[in-house]
Amino acid sequence: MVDVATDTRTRIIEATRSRLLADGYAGLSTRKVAEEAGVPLSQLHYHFGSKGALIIALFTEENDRLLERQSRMYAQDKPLWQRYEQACDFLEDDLESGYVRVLQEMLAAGWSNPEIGDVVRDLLTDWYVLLAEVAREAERRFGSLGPFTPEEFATLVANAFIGSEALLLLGFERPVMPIRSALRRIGLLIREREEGADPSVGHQAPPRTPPNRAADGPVVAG
Amino acid sequence: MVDVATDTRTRIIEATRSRLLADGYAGLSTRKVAEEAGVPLSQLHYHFGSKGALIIALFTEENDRLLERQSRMYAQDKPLWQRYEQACDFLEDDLESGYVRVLQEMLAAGWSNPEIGDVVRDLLTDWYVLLAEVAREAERRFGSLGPFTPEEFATLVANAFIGSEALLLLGFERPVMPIRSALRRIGLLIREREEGADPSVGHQAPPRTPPNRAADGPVVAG
DNA sequence: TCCTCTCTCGGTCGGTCGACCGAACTTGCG
DNA sequence: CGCAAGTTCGGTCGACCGACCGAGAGAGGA
Repeated sequence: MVDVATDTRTRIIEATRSRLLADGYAGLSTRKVAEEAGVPLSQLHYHFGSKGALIIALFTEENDRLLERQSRMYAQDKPLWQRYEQACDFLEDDLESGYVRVLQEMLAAGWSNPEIGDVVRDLLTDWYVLLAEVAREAERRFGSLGPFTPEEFATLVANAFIGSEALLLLGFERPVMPIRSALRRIGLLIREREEGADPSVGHQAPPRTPPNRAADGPVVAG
Repeated sequence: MVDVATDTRTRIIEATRSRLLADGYAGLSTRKVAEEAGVPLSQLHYHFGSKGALIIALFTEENDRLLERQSRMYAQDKPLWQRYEQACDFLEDDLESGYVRVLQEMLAAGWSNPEIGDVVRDLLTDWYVLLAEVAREAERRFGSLGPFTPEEFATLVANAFIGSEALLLLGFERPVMPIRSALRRIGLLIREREEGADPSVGHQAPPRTPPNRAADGPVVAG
């Protein structure tokens, strides 16, 4: 395997990602990918065998990057609410980078394509296992999470993120539906628990404003 | 417009729905739809003009059915927690009927197709507006929803449902990720608030069991 | 040197796609 | 009856799809 200036295989993967962001999974074409990568069409099949294997290779690569960053983040020795806020910041980054779009396209493709479904299920399972462990740690450190088991709480937050991502990709505007601020508020909930503070006081807690007047940006972190 | 035994237009719509459930939006083909409907291919374009207009007609029909049932349900004079549980029951029905799949395919298609995106955004906005009103009523009747505005709480629950649906469609198995029981627990939270009961006592509250041993079915209602 | 393995290349296969056409059929009205 | 509008029909257009082919370039070892 010779490493050319920019490896052909890498260029194909990146072009696939680019076309996926532009046209979605439904509109993905091997010819457009080849054109964008600047390589002959036949190179796609030489390096990956098939269109399906190509897209799965892309998915796996995104997967690995996600897991690596994720475990690095949660290994930090910080208050839990700060780590949660960092997760919210990551969401903003990932929306901009196209990461979220790729994941959601994978997810949707998995409904019809069992092979893709298996890959995505593995990815999301790993993510859930990590979040559930964090939730268990939280319960150990500062008590019960209401009526929820740690696993249920982790599932709920994770799925709220998944759903929020899908809606943000659809272009829901800021004032209409307070998607971002709703997710950020969970961090506030965690912080109140963690610091044993009186919820009615709130540290630098933002005012609760109705969504038609509220800015739907980050409400806690800058 | 003559009404034949089964109207051609209706048969095409139903066939479109059927093929969408089988192949997903990415794999939807007008020829397969025509074959399933038992009509010539040209009928699709005569009645709907284009593939895009056909799929949007289907989406709109599902939309109308959803809104009708939704408003009927929330108009009931029942405790809020009972109405929430009914919403959870609807989720089970809609998963089985293919409703959820159609909605989620619409959602995903909207990421790439602006016209579809507009339709889906309108649908989901109506849904959110209704839920937000319910949340405002809840806050009026039994006080603050933690750090959340009613609109944020509604958004959070709605998005948790959207995300949960996507994952359930992907085939997440019951014991691995307690998706259903996590959603059901929210009803418990509402009930405790609504009845002013001590959370630690709980009415017929199910035991909190770790997810590897818990059945992930309905945890409150049968 | 020559042989082999890896990789690149242009070209083309059979098939499917959405869209469109003109002719024929049905229905209702005068 | 004759006419017109609404509907159904088989057939076909050009474009695009994923997959595959054999030739050949280039590097590295024997």
